[in-house]
Amino acid sequence: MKTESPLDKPIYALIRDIVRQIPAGRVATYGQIASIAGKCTPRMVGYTMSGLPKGSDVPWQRVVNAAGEISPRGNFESTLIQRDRLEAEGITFQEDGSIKLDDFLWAGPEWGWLVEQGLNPEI
DNA sequence: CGGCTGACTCTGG
DNA sequence: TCCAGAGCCAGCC
Repeated sequence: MKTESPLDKPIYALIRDIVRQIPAGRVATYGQIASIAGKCTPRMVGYTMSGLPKGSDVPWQRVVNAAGEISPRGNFESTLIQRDRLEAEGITFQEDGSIKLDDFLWAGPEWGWLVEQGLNPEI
């Protein structure tokens, strides 16, 4: 049989593929990515982001927490870089330092893409 | 094969 | 409205 199941490769690879679908000028939340991936937790997404190699082609800066804020982490510099990149893409921050998700939240990948990946489009 | 390590989210008081 | 606690999974030594 074919082996196109997303489970065929490491879950981290799948998560990275999904993040790559996020267009510039939009953001997605950890929970949203987890939901798209299927059986996956928001933490897993965060773990994946932390493990990305420097210079990765994955637009990790477009992934924020459920409050629309840049999640705190050990490397403060990367936090600043993240905000800088997002502003460069046209995303604006409110006074409290969060992003207005009503305006910038990604609608999710297209139905066809999900099917290609062997994911459940109903999400 | 056991243990360690990570960039989250939700619920209740 | 704010804070604390619980749930949770894969990779890599």
